[in-house]
Amino acid sequence: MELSKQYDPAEAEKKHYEYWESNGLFSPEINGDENAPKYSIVIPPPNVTGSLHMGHALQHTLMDVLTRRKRMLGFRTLFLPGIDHAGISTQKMVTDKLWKEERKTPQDIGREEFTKRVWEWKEKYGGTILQQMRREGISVDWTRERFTMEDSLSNAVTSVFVALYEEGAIYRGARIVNWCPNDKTVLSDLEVQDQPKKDGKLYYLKYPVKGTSKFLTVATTRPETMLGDTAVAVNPEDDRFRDLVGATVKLPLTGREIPVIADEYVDAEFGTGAVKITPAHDPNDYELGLRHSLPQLNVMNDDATMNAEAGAEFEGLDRFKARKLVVEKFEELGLLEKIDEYEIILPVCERCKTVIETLISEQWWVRMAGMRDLALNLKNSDDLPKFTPHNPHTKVYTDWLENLRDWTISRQLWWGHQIPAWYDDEGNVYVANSSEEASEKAGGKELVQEEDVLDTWFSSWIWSFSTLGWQKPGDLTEDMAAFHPTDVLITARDIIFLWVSRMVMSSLNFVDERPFDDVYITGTVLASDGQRMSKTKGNGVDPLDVFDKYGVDATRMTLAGSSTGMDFAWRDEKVESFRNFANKIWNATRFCLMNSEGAAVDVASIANPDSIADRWIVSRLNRTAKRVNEALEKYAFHESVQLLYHFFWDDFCDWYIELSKDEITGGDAEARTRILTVLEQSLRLLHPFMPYLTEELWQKLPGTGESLHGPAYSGKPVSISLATFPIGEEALIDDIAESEMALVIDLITKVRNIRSEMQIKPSDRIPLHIAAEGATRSALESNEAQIAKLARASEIVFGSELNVPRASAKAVLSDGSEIAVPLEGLIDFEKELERLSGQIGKLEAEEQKLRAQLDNKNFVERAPEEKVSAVRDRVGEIDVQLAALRENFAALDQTK
RNA sequence: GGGCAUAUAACUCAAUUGGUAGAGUGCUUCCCUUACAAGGAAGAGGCUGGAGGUUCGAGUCCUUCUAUGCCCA
Repeated sequence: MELSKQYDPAEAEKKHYEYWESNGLFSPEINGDENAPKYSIVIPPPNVTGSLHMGHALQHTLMDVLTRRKRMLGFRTLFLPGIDHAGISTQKMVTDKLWKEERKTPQDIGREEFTKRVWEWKEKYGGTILQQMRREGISVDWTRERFTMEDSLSNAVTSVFVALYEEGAIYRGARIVNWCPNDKTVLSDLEVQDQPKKDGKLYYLKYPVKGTSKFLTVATTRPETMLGDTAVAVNPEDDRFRDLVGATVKLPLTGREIPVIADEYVDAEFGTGAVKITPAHDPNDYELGLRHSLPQLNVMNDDATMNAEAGAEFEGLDRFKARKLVVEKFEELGLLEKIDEYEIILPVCERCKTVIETLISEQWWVRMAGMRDLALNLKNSDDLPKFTPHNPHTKVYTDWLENLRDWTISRQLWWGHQIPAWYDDEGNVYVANSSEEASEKAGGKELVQEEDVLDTWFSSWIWSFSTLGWQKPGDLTEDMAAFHPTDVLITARDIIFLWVSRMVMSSLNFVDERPFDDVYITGTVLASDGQRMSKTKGNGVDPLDVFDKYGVDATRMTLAGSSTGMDFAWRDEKVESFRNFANKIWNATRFCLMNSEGAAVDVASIANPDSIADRWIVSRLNRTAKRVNEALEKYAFHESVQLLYHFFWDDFCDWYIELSKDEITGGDAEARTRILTVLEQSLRLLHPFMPYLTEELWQKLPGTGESLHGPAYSGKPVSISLATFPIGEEALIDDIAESEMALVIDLITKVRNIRSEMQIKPSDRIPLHIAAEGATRSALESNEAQIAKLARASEIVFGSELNVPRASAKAVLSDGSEIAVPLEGLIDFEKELERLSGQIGKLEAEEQKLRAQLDNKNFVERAPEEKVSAVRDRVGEIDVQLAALRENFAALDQTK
């Protein structure tokens, strides 16, 4: 079988996903063992409107690595995919389309028709991200794909709403809220972002004090809201205004008279120390207004234009135009004291970036206190989901819970779960699971359903169990019983509050258990300039472009390999290095296949390795396997990637293939079998990270097939994803073989160093003398042929002592064994002296440091025995090497 | 304003419970050796942001300063 010289990822990616999916390899049912332990992850649902970004690719890769490993370990695994309906974004997208294509607004076509259009849109375009997820190669069970708006999940949403309402945790009320004038809906605090605006202004407005000729100057960043002022407040401790408290000011432009009040909330240092109070348009003023029973005067419409309350001159004006006009009027009246430059923080809509208006509005709320306490009570028990990295996320999470406020769940949209509340003509509310049930509750009265829908997060927060078939309190579906709580949630930092904490609360409340055992919070993938990726900056990297350019597997390795929990900057060079790695694996396999005649993968062939090189590679393989498993158990993705990379490239390719090349190409069937077997196990270890490449190659190896499947997967379609994951056998980890091989490697490297420094042509073979005793000698002797080949030696002479001409280049192995390359006629004395003195210098510097430690009585007395003896041993080693090197130096110096 | 994190080689990042710093990329030199030039071989390169402290010993722990980033208000 002949492979092409280079790996082409696109080819492998094309064929295998289809095979995996159509054969149901990723359904838990593929596992034939009834008693198998389970492993489950539900995917954080991407928006139906979304397309794959680097954050998804990162999270999905990590989840898939975990899932694939567990599947290979014989767990009954479920990695459940799905998407959410993304209320605002989707509605906006369809609204825009409607306008563009038909010049119609949603109101023009009505709610029912509009909703129909959204569903049509969803069917047509909503699958984009699902296809992109397939491209990622993630082993999700598509037969269990979920969507927050589908019937089962909608039922769950309704029943949760009803249950909360019935226990008094949901209420309706007018309060100050964040309002997006563009989307014309309320937003929760978490959907609002703070955006600094450097060129903001602070306006100083003079309000005449009634019955005097004095003025009270207030400072404000939002002059237009003065039309809704119902008081001016000062700090009670502020002497400047003490006599004005209780006075009345005449509010310019409106003629209204409003009181001057005292409240500790007022910061005497800010502005003039006097603050205008607009309870209907500012959250702080709202609270203050409640304390002082101030009227709430709403001066704006829901599109942020001024309403009739603002006065005839202003009615209908946009808030920013109104601001301009108010300032002009004040100026005309001589009431504008000054305008300062002032950096302000603008609250903007997370999605459309429109400046948020705070106003008073009637909305539905969830009272969080009860559920918050459920979640907080976990804090001191083992039931608290374990965060990785532990710090700072656990603290962020619990701190936030402690200060939790009520949640605005209604949204003024048509796309979403319509709130299951009905009104009769007297305004009485009936909350029920269906209109029939409501009607029954209302005694048959004519009812109208609440128009608002629920916040999308209201369906996401029950995602861990609604996706498993739960539809109402008490439900215990088979999937619930088998897979809930899920094992781990992997998500980004920015939705710890929006989603993670709410999931914990809802799960504790409705199914009496936490939603997941662990939470892994990924770092953020930054642009190569270290900044956050953003559309406006245009520094984003599209994972699909990266897939095209470097392959999915290389991208996955990059993401997993960068995942320490810290943020990291994206580097194309990094993917390139993993693309090269993929190519290396391809070519190593190519070599093995080119020389595979008469051989086939056979575990028995490496069960009792004989030669040092075989014992060594088997030990390295098993040690790597063990460490990779340990690393993944603690979510140390980066570490596992490093281990695999270096094992495969350094140990397997650079040394094992080279050491055994002659045997392999010479037709030694046993050697061929061994190398195939080591390769095959390596592919299995790599498979969770590089599923396409490993499947492609594994299928080609002679001797692979269903027989390598784990017992739970016997008789199932052949795939490396059902082969057992090596866990690393302790009995095959061989410290002696590893240290003996280290000597062989050390020797070859040192000879190569001599060759390189002496500028000996690669084609020139050189004689090599080795002075070694005991185990070292026998280790080196047993690898004589390999050493000769890799060091390009014409002959090797072993002895107890070196017996070579002075004109030789020499080196000392770490155990004091000496090697020499006689270079009669070739040697450049100056160069060799320089080389030797360089090595001597290095060793001397190291020894000096170590000696200083040993000279320190405190170190010798107080440090642990093994640390002290380690230093002593090392000094011993260095002494032996130094003695030899110095002797060589002196001899050579004389010769010269 | 409060909280958290980060600062290590030219760049991007690692470093188990404190034991004397590693990788990838880049760089230098050599090599198209029949798996791979997306490759092979050999190298150079770091008083771990500054200052103090604890310790026999600090990249790691403590204090403080500086810079950057994130979250909350």
